[in-house]
Amino acid sequence: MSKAAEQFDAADCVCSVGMKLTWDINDPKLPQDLKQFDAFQEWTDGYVRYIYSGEDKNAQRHLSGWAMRNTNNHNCQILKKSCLGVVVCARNCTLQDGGKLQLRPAICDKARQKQQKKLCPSCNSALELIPCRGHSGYPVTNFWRVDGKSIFFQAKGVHDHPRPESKSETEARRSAVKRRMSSPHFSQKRRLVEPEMGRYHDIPFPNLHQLSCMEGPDRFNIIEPNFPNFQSQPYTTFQNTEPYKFMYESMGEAPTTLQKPANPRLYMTRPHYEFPVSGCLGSSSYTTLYKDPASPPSEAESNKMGGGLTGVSHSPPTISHERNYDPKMAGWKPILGKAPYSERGDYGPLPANGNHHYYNSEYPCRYTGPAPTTPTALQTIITTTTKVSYQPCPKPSVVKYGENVYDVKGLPNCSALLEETSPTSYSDLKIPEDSSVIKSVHQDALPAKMERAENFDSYRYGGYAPNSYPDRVAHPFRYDGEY
DNA sequence: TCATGCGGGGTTA
DNA sequence: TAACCCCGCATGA
Repeated sequence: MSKAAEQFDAADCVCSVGMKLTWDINDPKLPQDLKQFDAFQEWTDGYVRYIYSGEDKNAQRHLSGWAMRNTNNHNCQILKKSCLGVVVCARNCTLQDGGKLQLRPAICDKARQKQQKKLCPSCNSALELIPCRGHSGYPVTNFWRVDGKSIFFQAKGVHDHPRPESKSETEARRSAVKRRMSSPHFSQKRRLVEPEMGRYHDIPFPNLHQLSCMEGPDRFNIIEPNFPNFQSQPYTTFQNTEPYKFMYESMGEAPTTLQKPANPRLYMTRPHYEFPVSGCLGSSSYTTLYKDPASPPSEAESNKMGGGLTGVSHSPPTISHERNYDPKMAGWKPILGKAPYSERGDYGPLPANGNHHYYNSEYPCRYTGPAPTTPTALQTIITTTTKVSYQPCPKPSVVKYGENVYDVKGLPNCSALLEETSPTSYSDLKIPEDSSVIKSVHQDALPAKMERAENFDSYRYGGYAPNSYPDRVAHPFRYDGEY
């Protein structure tokens, strides 16, 4: 096997162990005695399956970057979790660094309700929970099952919202806040600024540091400055910590690098969804919604977006549940006139016909991430385009490895991998014929999600040349990687 | 205080 | 009946 092929094999996002094999979390018999396991995936998305080692701590804890809460499926064997979505600024304001507030929803219901009463650290408006409806109008679900020495993971649905903070980020932030709160330095500052607290609302453009220092513990608790998880900086939340450094420093916390690069994200000129070519592209192959880095928001746009640190208005915080933001503003556009939601229970499952609150015909997804404004955003561009089709998985034209995409002609395809790694002890295991992997993906994905493509000629995979939207459409398969 | 897992129970197709 | 979801409770960090 060539070096390239070895790397290809090693890439868990290309042909994960879980996706090489055909199994379902509900199968009475799952693959056994696996010699190879998937590396833990923090940011799974799409209809994917992984098989982790039973000794994998993250898998044991059923961790996920997404905020997943336990959902009862009345099956003790299988742990089911559903995605809570993401907490954002109700005004969709832009943070100082151009990012958006994307907090991790608290898992605990009560904590989440409290969380939603807090205010945006940037513009002081309310926070809003965007529920996940990536699975037929229901939250994306993750299934965990321990079987033998393996931990089986299966995800259903494609997250239709930005990533929240990862758990580690949230924990780090909380501990940083605690440290900050208990530090003598903070107490001293607090004493100094407390007499000024009454003037808070007169401060034209409070930044996080000011808020943190001026508002005391309670306020701190309310604000909990977010470490933005920029869609514009996919999968590198902390790769470039400089923009957020002040936040950490204001809390006595050095920038962390807690979030390991998980899934590469792809830039889009227009937000749209991709389905993972499971087994071939794996969970890393989807994208949420990224605007083209080449088209950052104009000054006017930034201001229109609700201010943020550079343009906070003094009008009282307003929560518009009827908002109908212009998509061009990287905003939100509910299709239905109905208030989008407030919390789980305020909305019912959406019909699968795509009347998603945040969908519209032009933007298949309800969330349009902020246009990247930092140069670093350009560093994580992935130049791939893979068109979704029912082509067999074993012979993908393009696979993604890391942040690059490779034409795998000449490389071992999934079939070869299967042949090499198929367990013998799992007699019931079905080896994909015409890519059961893909089949399984679409069996799951299509019924509910076809509507997303209604006005978006097709689901496309992969990234593109960052500055060339026509390219992205015209060349769905392209070799853009380089060894 | 909150994350996590379990389990009862309601709703819908 | 199955497959969803919501909710409350217990537990542990």
